[in-house]
Amino acid sequence: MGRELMNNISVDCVVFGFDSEQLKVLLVERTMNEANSDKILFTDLTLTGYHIYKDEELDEAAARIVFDLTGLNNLVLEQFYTFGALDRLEHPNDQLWLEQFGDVFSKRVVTVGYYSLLPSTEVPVIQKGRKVAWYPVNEVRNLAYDHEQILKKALEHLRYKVRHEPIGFELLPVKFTLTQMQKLYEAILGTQFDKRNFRKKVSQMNYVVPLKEKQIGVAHKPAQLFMFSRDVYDKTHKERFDFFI
Amino acid sequence: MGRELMNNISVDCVVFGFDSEQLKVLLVERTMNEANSDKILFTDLTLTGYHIYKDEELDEAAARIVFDLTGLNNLVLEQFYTFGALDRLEHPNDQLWLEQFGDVFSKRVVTVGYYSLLPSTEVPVIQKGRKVAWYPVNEVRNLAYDHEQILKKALEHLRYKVRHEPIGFELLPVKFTLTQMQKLYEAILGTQFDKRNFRKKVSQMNYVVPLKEKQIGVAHKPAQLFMFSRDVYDKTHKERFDFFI
DNA sequence: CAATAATGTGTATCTTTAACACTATAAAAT
DNA sequence: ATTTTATAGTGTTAAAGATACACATTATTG
Repeated sequence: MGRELMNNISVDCVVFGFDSEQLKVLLVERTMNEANSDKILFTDLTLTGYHIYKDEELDEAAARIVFDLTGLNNLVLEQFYTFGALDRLEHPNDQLWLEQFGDVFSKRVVTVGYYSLLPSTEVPVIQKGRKVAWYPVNEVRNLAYDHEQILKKALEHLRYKVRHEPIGFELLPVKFTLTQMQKLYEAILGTQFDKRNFRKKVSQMNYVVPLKEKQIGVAHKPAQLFMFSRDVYDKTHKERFDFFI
Repeated sequence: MGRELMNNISVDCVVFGFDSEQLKVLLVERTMNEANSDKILFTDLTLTGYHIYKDEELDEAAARIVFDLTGLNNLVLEQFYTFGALDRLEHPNDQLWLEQFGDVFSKRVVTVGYYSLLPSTEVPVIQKGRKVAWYPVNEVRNLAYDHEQILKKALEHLRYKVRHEPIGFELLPVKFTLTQMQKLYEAILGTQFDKRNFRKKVSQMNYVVPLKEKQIGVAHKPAQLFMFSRDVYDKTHKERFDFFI
């Protein structure tokens, strides 16, 4: 077959995860060796992205990229911004890296940014020989290309979105406790909530449904488990607007 | 010189305006004649857009496109979404139209959507032989390509944005009345506000400053004029978040 | 069986929102 | 000059929502 790539359009994906404490992002280590040697010229981190195929929808490309990285399908994927600055690939390290590929890619690449949300624990940490790992979003530094800017914009968009749509649940296990949910929103929004007031609010969200199950194996009073019902949400929110806090 | 175009990346601009009553969008008439004849094959409406140059930033391209249409500079320009569906140029009319340009443009064009806000009255209605006119956003039909989808997404984004940032003032004259301001927000958000409650809220916005001027030449009690102060806004909103209603 | 560690719950105060109707003023018409 | 017209401008009360705050409960572990 041999699908044809577009040499000047790519999709970059910011993969967010949550580990019960912190909001994290999945990054790939990039190591540049000297030609025909083991000597490492530099090592840094990148988001994952790839050029799109000529016969591929943007959303498809994003799904493919996240699948290649995580092996997961059917994740939430949200396009948030497109980056095309003339100098976005011009850092010396990036130039050096891109030289490897010769003329396959254009010097001017416009990249469409997507983010994706997954419960971090479900994801293996190495894929296809690449070194992939979770990093707390607040501690990320030295990303390749313009990926810091892309990450920043993705975060802004996520913060925005999470207040208006029940998208946060994608970052939680199917069954979660209210403490986990509170910590998640605190991590994303960078705030603190009062436990009683938080629960009062959640108890009004009839799409956050209590299960007849409790946590097991925890060294303290086990919490009740809840799940998000998209069904209930869709039915009760036909006309409504705001979601949260 | 001869700047080189990218044949597969374009920018499309949704130009919004407000005429004291309705939210409007600037559209360009597209008339397709039969080859070497006056017979009109079809007439429809488009947003304005153009391919980007290889040495041109996306924001620059958007500014250029709006300038070509309106002769205005320094407008608010906001990127809101990127459209790259495989079938976005495949309607028969669009195919017919694009044939004129031969192979200049790729069959697969990804377009970055921007919108721009201007007080409609400042804008001339014909530019460079093109027939350009304002249409109420709610009554727009039969746009070329995927431009209806693009307009819809722009509107959504504008509605979102206008609630959180003082961007609505870009659609008002520099000096405006509170009634104009209220009508503007009603038009964008598709709601109605109570006059007294609206004014109560605005009076808490210290960046909406009363002038020592009134309307003149109106056949009724003249209203006080106000203006938006970006200065005051920036100073008082260093840490704050929400803007409106 | 005591210590630990987190869960789960109610009330009072303050703030914000929502609903509602009449007087004031300039220009235009008589 | 007087009346008509059209829009500006203004305050109060009731309801809803947000905030602040402390202690008893319950599995597990040692």
